[in-house]
Amino acid sequence: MKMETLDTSSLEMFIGYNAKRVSFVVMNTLVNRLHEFGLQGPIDYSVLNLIGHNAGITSRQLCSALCIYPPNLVGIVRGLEDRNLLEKRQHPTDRRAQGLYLTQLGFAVQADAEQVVAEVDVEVASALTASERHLLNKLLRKIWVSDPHFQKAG
Amino acid sequence: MKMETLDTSSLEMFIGYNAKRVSFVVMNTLVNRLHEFGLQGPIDYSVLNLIGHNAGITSRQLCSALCIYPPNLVGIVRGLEDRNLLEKRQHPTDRRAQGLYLTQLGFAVQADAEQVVAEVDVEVASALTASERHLLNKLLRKIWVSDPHFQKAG
DNA sequence: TATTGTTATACTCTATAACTATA
DNA sequence: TATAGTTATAGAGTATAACAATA
Repeated sequence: MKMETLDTSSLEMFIGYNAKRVSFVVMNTLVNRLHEFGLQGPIDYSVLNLIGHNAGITSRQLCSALCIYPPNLVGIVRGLEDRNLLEKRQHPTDRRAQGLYLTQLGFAVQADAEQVVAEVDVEVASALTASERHLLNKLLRKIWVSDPHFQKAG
Repeated sequence: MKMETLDTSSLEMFIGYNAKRVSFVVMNTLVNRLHEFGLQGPIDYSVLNLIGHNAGITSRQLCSALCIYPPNLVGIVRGLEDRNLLEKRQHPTDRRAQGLYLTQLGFAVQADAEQVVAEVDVEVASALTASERHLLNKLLRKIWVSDPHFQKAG
């Protein structure tokens, strides 16, 4: 097995490269671990999470918050609805929109999945102390919050 | 425009969510900025970078270092070869493999692109001080280096 | 005139199986 | 028997245009 050391130093100095690799590791792990809940992956979970914490949220708001295009959310919401994890109700003021709500089953799955997601987060970052993890989150958040494209997500 | 504040706090506490969003911002920015060099995106650049710093590297080594499957690298390498940025040469010891080398043009493009990539990195993280950026890179790197799946990449 | 949710569709990215030539 | 590079292809993710209903 060829094991010559490569020089990757001029990639590892970039936040983009390092963030992408961390994202890759976490997302792959989550896809595996969320499977037991019938969730396809991190996006399914994020949708459940946001609806759970924001009862009556609309599809459009989910799209803004998760940086995905409306047509791509349709199938995700339909899948969760088919599995009886969420339901659509009439929006109180806007008849175009629909409020999204978790079902009882949806709340249960969300709570269980949240445990696993939290576990994975600690597990994947096991090389870091708790305070390092918090610091890391603070630094990362500073970056995407300051992004000029992020002004619409409410 | 509906601008009610959403509760996203229980997503923002996760490294996966924050790393994904930062990755999203940086990658999108890079796609735009690398276009002027005829590079399709960050992967094209990473390939140029690694070949530039590791003359004679093989496709297989690139795949390990960048976490991509061999079939998906074929088109990328061919594209860069067609644009006269790299060339394949006979491997010194293994007749199955091919060593990859930058052309003179490849070196020039790599150097110019590296400037832009470095600029984007600072630009995107403008909310952070230089020492915060270094710390962020250190913390992120600690995570993906400790990933059990990362043992093969040389 | 603009926005919500939707369909249809194209495009890209990612992943698997299988082949050849070498080791 | 295993590996490097490749082809073909399947599958998942991402993006755009256009429409009906409503604001």
